[in-house]
Amino acid sequence: MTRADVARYAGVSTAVVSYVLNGGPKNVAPLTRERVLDAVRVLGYRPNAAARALSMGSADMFGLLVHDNRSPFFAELCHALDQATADAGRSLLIVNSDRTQVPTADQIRDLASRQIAGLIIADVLTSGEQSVVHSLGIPAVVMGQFGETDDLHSVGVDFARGAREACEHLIGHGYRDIAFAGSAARYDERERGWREALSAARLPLGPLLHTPFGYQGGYDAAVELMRLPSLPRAVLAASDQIGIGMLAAFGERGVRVPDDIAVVSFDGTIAADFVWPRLTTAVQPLEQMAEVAVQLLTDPTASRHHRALFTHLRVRESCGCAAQHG
Amino acid sequence: MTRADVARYAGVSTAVVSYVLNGGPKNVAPLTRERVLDAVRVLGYRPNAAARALSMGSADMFGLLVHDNRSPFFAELCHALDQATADAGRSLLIVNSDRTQVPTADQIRDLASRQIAGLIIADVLTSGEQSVVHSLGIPAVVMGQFGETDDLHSVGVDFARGAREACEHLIGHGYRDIAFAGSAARYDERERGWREALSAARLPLGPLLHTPFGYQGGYDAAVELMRLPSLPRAVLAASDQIGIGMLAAFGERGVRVPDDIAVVSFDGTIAADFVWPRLTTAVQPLEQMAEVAVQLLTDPTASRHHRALFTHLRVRESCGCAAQHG
DNA sequence: CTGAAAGCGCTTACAG
DNA sequence: CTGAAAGCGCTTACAG
Repeated sequence: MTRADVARYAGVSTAVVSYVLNGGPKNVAPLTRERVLDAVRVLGYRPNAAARALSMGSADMFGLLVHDNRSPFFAELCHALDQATADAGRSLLIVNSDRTQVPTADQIRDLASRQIAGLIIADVLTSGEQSVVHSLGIPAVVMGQFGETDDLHSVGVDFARGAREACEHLIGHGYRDIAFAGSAARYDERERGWREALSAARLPLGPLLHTPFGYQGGYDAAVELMRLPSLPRAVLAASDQIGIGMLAAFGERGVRVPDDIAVVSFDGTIAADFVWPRLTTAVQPLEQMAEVAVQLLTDPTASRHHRALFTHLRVRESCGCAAQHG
Repeated sequence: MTRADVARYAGVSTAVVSYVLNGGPKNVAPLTRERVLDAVRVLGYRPNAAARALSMGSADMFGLLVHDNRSPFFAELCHALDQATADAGRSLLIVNSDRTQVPTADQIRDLASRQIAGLIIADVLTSGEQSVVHSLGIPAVVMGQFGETDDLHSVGVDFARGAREACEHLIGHGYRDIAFAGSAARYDERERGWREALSAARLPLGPLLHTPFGYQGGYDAAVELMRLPSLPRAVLAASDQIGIGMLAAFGERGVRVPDDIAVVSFDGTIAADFVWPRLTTAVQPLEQMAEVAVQLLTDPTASRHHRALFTHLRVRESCGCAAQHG
């Protein structure tokens, strides 16, 4: 049941049991090691993580602060992070920050009091909350944001480039009136990519819609678009959820996609493949992002610059490309 | 920084600090309590959860074993559980069981070694895995299954009743050829509800499709349906994901919903409201289920019977009812 | 290569 | 009502 039992069974001290179980900090004679391992097996011993955490001053857990784990992109991010942390022998303490009654700073402090070894932030933090993270001295990595965050680690995607590619694809279809639907919360790099692609093609800016992320935001944005004197020929949505919400609104009013208006979105979530028409979307490499995040948290020597990975455009039917099954 | 610091600052022993912070097991004089609380405030003290867990033999965390947190229903369940556990002053350790390399039994043991105070199982366990849970002696509650599980707590929904209501609604539309698409993994109570509703209405059983849960399963089932000599007039899907996958397949082949075939599904996830046509669906009361689960885990005297809550049918357009905005 | 022992920061019987 | 002290199960300098 405890390390002492294993030690007794193997006829060694508890220190030796620790040495073999942790692979250090001291060497153990091969035969002794075998005896210990046998004892562990026979007794079905599992170390008490709380004791270890107390002794080490840090638990084998990462905290994940996410605004709302239900939105598909973040649900997939949680999943990828769960895999990556488990691969690193750690657990994930997930906390949603969308409860209005509880200040996020308190949630961060609570996580810290649980001795997490690192904090993954899939959310946007106020500067006050960021300084809490700093003051607590927890290694932290920000995921999915647009660039450097203070001097925390960060990993994301080249949003501008991804959006540019998506927009160029739309331009390649011959569309000239291309709208953008994204969030106004902060300056959106995707919006910049859209602008760049259009101006590079000497095309005028299409309608610009600022709307919340999420299905409803997309729905509302599409309604907005349909109120315009003339419907743009295509729209770039800043997230799959916005894209799906738009599809719903268009479907409801009998506007055909991609015939009346083409749609391309961003994220590459699973759901984008199971709407009709299927969404062409800029896929974020989630597994890779998760691995980088965990590795940054694990490696104390990692330098603190922003890591931007590349999206790749997954072409399906919503942009007007011919149906491709699968 | 530690309890000793607080004690020194307040001029009391560490025991007293514990008494006031934990509200027991001993009383503390009002003035002393105030001094301690002040010290805590001034010093910004937060108890070390690892030390507490070691001392108490149990951490203030619940483990959540879920097959795949990405599927919308389970994503929403995770979210509800996060709220409910946080309300109870606890944290949630989420573990996905869908990694083929790692035996679920090991994941359960790992959770146990982290001293979780209880285990929430949103997954189907083999009997071997169940006996692991038993042998570890962790309080556990099974969520979303069809009935009693061994002698663990369980909370779910009256699936048969929910499906019956959904099917009756379809019958109320005058449809007589009603299919069912659900999983064959185990006997599905929803399938039973479908059978019951049809036989109560003296209607013949429509096509019965066994398909995996998830979008792809729905897509495949719909393709299957369209291969039949004649398309059934309506279909009851065992989950929103199946329903959405069917919508995609129907949309792709130009089959109109609800005109050619009506669809009703199960779960009441957010996405069901943002497809076109919007899905009529039997909504599971997730928040309530989560609260019950946490309460069962928190109350050692709770009796071990299955709690079945009721779904309610959310009527939208996919069944053929007139469009109702919002 | 191995062991005796201190220490991590809590909780809680046991005295007073 | 308050305090001194043992104990929870680990880790790891320190001796040998």
